[in-house]
Amino acid sequence: MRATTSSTRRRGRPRKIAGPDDILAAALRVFAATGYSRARLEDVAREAGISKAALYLYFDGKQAIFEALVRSAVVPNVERLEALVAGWQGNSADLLRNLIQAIGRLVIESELSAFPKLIVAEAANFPDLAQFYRTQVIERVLGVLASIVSRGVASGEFRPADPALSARLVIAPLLFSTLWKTCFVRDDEPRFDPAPLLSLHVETLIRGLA
Amino acid sequence: MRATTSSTRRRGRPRKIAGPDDILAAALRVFAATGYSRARLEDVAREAGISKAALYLYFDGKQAIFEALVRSAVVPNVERLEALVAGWQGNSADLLRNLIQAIGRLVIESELSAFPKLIVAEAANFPDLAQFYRTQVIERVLGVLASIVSRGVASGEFRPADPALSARLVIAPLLFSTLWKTCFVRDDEPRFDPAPLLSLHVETLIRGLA
Amino acid sequence: MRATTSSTRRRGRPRKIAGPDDILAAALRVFAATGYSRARLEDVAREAGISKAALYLYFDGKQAIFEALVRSAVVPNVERLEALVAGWQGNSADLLRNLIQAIGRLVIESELSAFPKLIVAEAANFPDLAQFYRTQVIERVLGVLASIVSRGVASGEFRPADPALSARLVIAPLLFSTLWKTCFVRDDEPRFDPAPLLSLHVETLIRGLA
Amino acid sequence: MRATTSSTRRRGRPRKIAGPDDILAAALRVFAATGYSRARLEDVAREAGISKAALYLYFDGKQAIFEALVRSAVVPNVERLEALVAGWQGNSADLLRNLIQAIGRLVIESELSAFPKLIVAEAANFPDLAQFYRTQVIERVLGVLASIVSRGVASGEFRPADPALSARLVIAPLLFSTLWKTCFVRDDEPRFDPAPLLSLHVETLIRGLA
DNA sequence: CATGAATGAGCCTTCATTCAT
DNA sequence: TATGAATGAAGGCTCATTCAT
Repeated sequence: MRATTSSTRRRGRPRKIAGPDDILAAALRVFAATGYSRARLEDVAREAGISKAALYLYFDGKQAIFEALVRSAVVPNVERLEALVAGWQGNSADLLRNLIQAIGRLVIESELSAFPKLIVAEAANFPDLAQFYRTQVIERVLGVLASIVSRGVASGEFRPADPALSARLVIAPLLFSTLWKTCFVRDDEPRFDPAPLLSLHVETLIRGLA
Repeated sequence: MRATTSSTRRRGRPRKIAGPDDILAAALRVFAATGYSRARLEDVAREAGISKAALYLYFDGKQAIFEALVRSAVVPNVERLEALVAGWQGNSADLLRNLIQAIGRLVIESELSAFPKLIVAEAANFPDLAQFYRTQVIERVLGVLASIVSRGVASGEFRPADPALSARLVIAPLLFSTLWKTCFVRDDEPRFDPAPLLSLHVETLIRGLA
Repeated sequence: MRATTSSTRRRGRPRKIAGPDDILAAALRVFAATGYSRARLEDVAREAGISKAALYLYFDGKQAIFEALVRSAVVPNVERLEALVAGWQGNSADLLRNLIQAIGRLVIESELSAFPKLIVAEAANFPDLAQFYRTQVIERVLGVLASIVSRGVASGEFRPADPALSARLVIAPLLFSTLWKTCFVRDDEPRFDPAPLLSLHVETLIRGLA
Repeated sequence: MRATTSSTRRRGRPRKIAGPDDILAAALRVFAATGYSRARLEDVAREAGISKAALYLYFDGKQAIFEALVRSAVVPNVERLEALVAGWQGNSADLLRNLIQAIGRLVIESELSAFPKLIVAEAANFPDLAQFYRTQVIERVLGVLASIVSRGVASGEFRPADPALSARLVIAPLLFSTLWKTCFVRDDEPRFDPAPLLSLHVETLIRGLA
């Protein structure tokens, strides 16, 4: 891999020409639209406003672009979630409510909603990437959630329950929602609103854990 | 589409040559391994023990094979679930326990576990198929689950809750488990066992709904 | 080549099953419709009411069918033309008029109108067949026509002119007409009527030769 | 269709690499040799000195190459004929003599002699192209010829005769000659010389029309 | 005689990747 | 740094031909 996301060469001037970040942004759009295999580098290039060959100035190829995309776009958000939890003062149930909303905004409503679909689709073809995503994204998020459950159990808010497993119960409906939105909602349908489902989820879960 | 799954011409003799069913079985294996796009028809043919050209005796092409696979392999199991619910005598909580176990066996432990990944991966490329899967599989399963919730609410077992949304909460951890198993579990890891998660899920859910 | 046109096995019973003649008739229709290369043996078989494999009971393959078709369908008509001329009693101009009409009926209005197009299209791929057609069809017809011109010159009806070349002038408009009909007349146009052109042709020609 | 024949980007330097024009020239040779269906794009590419894939930089596929070939190579010559007639000063008979010679050079002796065979062969498979050829080539040439006949009739050189039909009589021997040359003349024969036939044709025709 | 089933060879087309400029 | 041009490799699909029954 030749490039990191942090573009190395801005000199204060307003950027005109496309750098690695623009390429990754373009790649996200194109990959999200058709999946990795059917995505054509030509489209990524056009979307980024550069030539196909120029992609190779920044990345080693299609696969490298995909990997860089995943590595760069997701981890910062995980860190943000970890920070949110680390700084939390209130009770565990409220934290859980907050976190589920936060993850929901990220994974269902933002541009990042394309990732779960993409990762799932290409996991078999990119084992390394899948493991990266598992350890750096999924397991870290699960870890955060498990810590909340642990805290709630310790404080007596929740009944004793395996925190690792409970964490999985927390994110499952979020995964469901994002895949539902990115795979099954037709264009002619009213915009998918995950809020009611997430509300019911968090309340049922808190009640179930209580 | 040229072929239905039920081959019409067996005469009691043990079939040696590969028919549509064998092709679909082979296709399931190959598609599950690499995804639709990277799957090569040549591999499907070899796996089925026939020539590439012979595939075209039964199906109109790669896409048709994929569609036939989805259409033929999943719906019967949906019907089995519907039948299970229709004939149920006991209380709703037990039915829910049973159903979750049944779906788990199907979608996590059987060969069918490849489908969620495949469908998710190819939804954008096969909108019709995605809609077929949504209406004929997902929504029917959700409908079954919603009816159970409704029944439980009516009988006083469960507190009032939107059945349609609740149904989504029921399957979400099942979806999570399948995708976890098919995408992220490494070969060198101990065999993935969904049972603990599903146990916790069903008990927490029932408690949350109570 | 394994079969001749004359079917060998009729025993007086009304024929039900398709023999070589039926195959050639079917082949003529199919070849005429799409040309040799795009014609599929499967269509020939269906058109003949037999299986694809059965074609090989009578012919050695696609090429052989095409060759048999050409060899069988055209030569008899050449012989008929030769007979017409051999038995002619009247003057040369009338004979020419008659012959042009006769050839016109054959080559423009009958099923045989497909041949010129087919032969022209495939001449490069079937050099032997092209030579066969040249010597057994074209040159024999040219010979007949040349003999008429010779006779007319000898009798003083026509001015001295190279009979071989003149013969080519005689058939050229017939070739034009058949190709026009089989290649350029659209289906939505009124049926192509070659009569006016042929009338003008023969009168102009006779006047030109006089 | 993606390319026009007139390449837009020469900068005075001697062109080394093959452009659309070279491809069409190569395609003409290959198609002329084996006909459209049997022609392999690989041969066209090799003949043009480029790779198979490079063909797709300029054309959308085999069919597009064929269509571009027909559209680009023939029409300009039709326009040249029309100009010849428009500027003619002498009598109609001489014009006719000149025009037949000109068409003969084009259609029998130049590289274009392959077109009639090709068009005839593929008319059924390319109805649009056949109609294009009919309206843009054949009918325009026939129109030119008909105008000459009309002029001759008006001036009293020719007896009254349907100009449209007469025009067909004019080109018929030219068509015959081309097809004879491209389909039936063997390589081991002396070079086909159309001159005697065309001489006889034009003199006989003029005499017949007089 | 007849066929359903099967196949091998061939070709068009796509696209990630390279390279001279 | 940037690109237009070019390509090699790969895969889906077709169809004439064969063969066991």
